[in-house]
Amino acid sequence: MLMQGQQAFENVDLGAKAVQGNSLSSLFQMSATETVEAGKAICWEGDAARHLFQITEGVVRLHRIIGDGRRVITAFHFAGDVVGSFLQGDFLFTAEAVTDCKIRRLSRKQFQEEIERSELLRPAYINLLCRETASAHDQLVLLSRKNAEERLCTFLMKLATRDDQSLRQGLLEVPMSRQDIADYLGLTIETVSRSISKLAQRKIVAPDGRHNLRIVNLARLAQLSGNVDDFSERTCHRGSVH
Amino acid sequence: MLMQGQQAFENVDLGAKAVQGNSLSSLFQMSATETVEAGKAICWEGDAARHLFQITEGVVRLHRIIGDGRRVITAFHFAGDVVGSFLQGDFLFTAEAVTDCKIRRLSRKQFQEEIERSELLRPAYINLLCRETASAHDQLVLLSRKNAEERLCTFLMKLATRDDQSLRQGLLEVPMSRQDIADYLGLTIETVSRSISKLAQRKIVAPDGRHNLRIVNLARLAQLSGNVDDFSERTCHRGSVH
DNA sequence: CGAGCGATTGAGGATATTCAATCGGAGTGG
DNA sequence: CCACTCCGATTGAATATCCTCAATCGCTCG
Repeated sequence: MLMQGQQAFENVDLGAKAVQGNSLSSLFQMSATETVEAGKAICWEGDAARHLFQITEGVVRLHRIIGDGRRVITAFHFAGDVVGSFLQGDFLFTAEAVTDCKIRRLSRKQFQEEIERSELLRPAYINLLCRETASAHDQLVLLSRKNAEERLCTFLMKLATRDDQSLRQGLLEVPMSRQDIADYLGLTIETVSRSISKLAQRKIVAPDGRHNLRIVNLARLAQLSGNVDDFSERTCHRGSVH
Repeated sequence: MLMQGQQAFENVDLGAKAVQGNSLSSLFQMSATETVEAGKAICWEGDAARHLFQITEGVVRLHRIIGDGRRVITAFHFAGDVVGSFLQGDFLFTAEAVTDCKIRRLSRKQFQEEIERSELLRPAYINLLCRETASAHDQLVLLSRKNAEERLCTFLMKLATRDDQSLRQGLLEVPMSRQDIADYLGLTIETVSRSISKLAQRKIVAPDGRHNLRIVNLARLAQLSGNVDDFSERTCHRGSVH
């Protein structure tokens, strides 16, 4: 119903990704692979958006700074994702590598020409834009009406149900820092930390270093995310396209 | 820079709207006009999204219900706006008339065919999708990091700078209820009410009935919105396209 | 082994929520 | 025309959640 969580973090819907993501990927194949060290920026908010990027390896965060320096992370992106698809003039965010990354670059001009030319790429692109918007709306719901625990559980569920590799035998990799998570969820670092601790006390997750979490009770985590029937059947036997 | 507020409420950027909005409008010209009474629904979250709508007259709210009945309004739409552009399968929101409305309906199938056919409509559509995503991101920033006053001021500024008619001689029409505003801003009705009262005390606005506000000090309102340089030059002499 | 830094934990405080009472305009009936 | 009712909006008091400030922990890396 809600489709929440189905596209984790902006556009990671494997069902669709397998089709569209890959077809858009073909555009970037020709480009050279660049290496971006963890913490380094890929582009800056306010600059002319002359390029799009595809992430080949690693994790990227998009953020905006408001007024006095408050930071908002609007999205995380993972291997396979295209960054900047919805830009028209300037970059509306700063993109930074969370982990060491490999990326490919494509000029927006060329991207648009190719999209306009190919009857195959066009629907893939439109599909991507639609999923980005839908995901942004999911995040609106989270920020608007969920409490700290629900936010964190939603976040962890999305990470855990990305069918990359990320969840091997219940062990979830969380590459981003607590501060990143906080700025993504509209909380403070302390509240994130406390929420994780409480989940650990209740034996729903078990932290293992800063960047790993053992998901002990996935079903409970899904319940606590406040996403009703999402993360239930839907995400368990996915692959089916609606 | 930030482009926040430039497209008020999802896609109301008159600069672009004059161009793209109108060209997409042509698609709906053939459809019969339907009348929707204030408060009535136009479509329901979860239903198959077989149609798109264009609003000819009136104001529409889009909302989602989460879990126990918390409501989130993800967008308001006004005359000229297209509703449902980014849907792929089911409706991700319930759309309801805030005021008495006139709408036109178009099947998604036909919409997609026309878009695919016309080299003029396609960029207009893509442009719309991009602006919807950008607007959603503005709203993410608001919900993530702004306090009650900043949220309200941002909302009022967006209303006031829609170059519809809405602001005649400093008198701003606010067609939606306090509850609608609260659910859009991620606040409670009481907090919205109190925030308005405080702005009134400080002589920044002057309420005139439930649905009208005299904007006494627009510049101050802009400052308080927390959108830095937005709503400044940008929104004052708009019409220029970047 | 020590330094540094991210993360955790605790105490106190601020902002927004909740609960409750009152206000006041719009619509209705006498 | 006025009183009455209804319902959305306003206002107040108490509470809760999250934030801020501060101390400590404990990896990670030199």
